Amino acid sequence: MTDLPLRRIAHLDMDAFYASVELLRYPQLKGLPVVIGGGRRKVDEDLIQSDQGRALHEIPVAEFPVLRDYTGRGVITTATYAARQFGVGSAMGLMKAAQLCPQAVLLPVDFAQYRHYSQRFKAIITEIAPVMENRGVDEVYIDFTEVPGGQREGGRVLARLIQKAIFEDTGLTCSVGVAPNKLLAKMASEFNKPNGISVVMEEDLQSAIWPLACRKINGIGPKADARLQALDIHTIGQLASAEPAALAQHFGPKTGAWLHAAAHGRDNSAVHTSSEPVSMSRETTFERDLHAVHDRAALGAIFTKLCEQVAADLQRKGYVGRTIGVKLRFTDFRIATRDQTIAGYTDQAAAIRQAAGQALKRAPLDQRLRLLGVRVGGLLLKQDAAALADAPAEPAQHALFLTD
DNA sequence: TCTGGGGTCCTTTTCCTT
DNA sequence: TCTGAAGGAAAAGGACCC
Repeated sequence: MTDLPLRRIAHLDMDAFYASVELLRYPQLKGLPVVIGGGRRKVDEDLIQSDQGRALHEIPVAEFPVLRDYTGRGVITTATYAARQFGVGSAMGLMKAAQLCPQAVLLPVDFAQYRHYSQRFKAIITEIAPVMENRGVDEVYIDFTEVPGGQREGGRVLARLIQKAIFEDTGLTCSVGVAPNKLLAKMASEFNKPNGISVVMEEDLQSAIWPLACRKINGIGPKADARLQALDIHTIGQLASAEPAALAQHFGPKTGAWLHAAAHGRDNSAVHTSSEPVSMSRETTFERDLHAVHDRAALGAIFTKLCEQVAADLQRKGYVGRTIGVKLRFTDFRIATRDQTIAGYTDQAAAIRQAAGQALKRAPLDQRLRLLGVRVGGLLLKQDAAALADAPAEPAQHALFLTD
């Protein structure tokens, strides 16, 4: 016998996070079809208008903006269950959703609110279990292994404690999966939604995981799934029994090996408690498609604004970067990107605009555009970049001499 | 009638240098 | 001067995720 603790990793996923946060603010919308999306539209102002002198929960349902009155581009970010019954759902165009459910309440995406609740529930978790990895606004991985009580009932007791603490503080529910690693924990958290817990042990692999569709593996998207289907591989069990050599043949050595390991429930990646950003970007879809020549002025203004926004983001967060890129989406939805690496690190709008302009010159501009984006990569914390600049120069001049 | 925005990571291609 | 191999960095594209 050994008294080494079993590796116990939890994946925690907030239930219908955006919609649940909105219903905390607007409980009068409970049970009604509500969609969230549409971007920076007038809906914000409409709601703020009707706020005057009243608490949010006192706004009559009749005063909320509805899909029927919406015009313009945009997609649904999320929809309540009541709205889904009309056939509307995530990623659907708002104009199409308006046909299916014109009476649905349309709320703007309010990231500031979601971030606020995100920070709250994550703070509660780290008080209980400090080793936590961020996986976006509504998901985390938590390492239970060394937490007192983290082994009891395979992690179920600690998961229940965390669920309870989050609900008592925020009124929000979540689903938790606990397993030997992140890969399995992520799948487990989907087993028992909403407000559920499921515990997967190593020996449950064949019974709990192998019957699932390959698509349930985090990292197998629609493309990889289609290729697996073409090989007559539909379930994780079938993937597990596929020849590793054949997988490597079809998907390349790295992806092939990963697929094989994943199907066998193997994943030894760590729970990372911190991470540095690699790039920051801003992009926007236009109200109508624009042409580089015909709409030059409008496009130029948008381009400059995007550069200023990225620069502001960099400065606010204290980063500089040196790989500047542009992204174009054409009318037919094809995407082109062009990068330009500059000599020094920057967080200045003018320098970004200059380099992005160089990159843009190399892009095909004969077709109308529906989206333009600006990205800064190769990021470094500003203080680290400054230290780099202060350091004695690399022996680059010597190298230059020698090769002369 | 449509199809957002902000990321990460990986693979392939291209270019430059030795 | 040409040619090819090899390797690295940058560029481009694509898949995936929330």
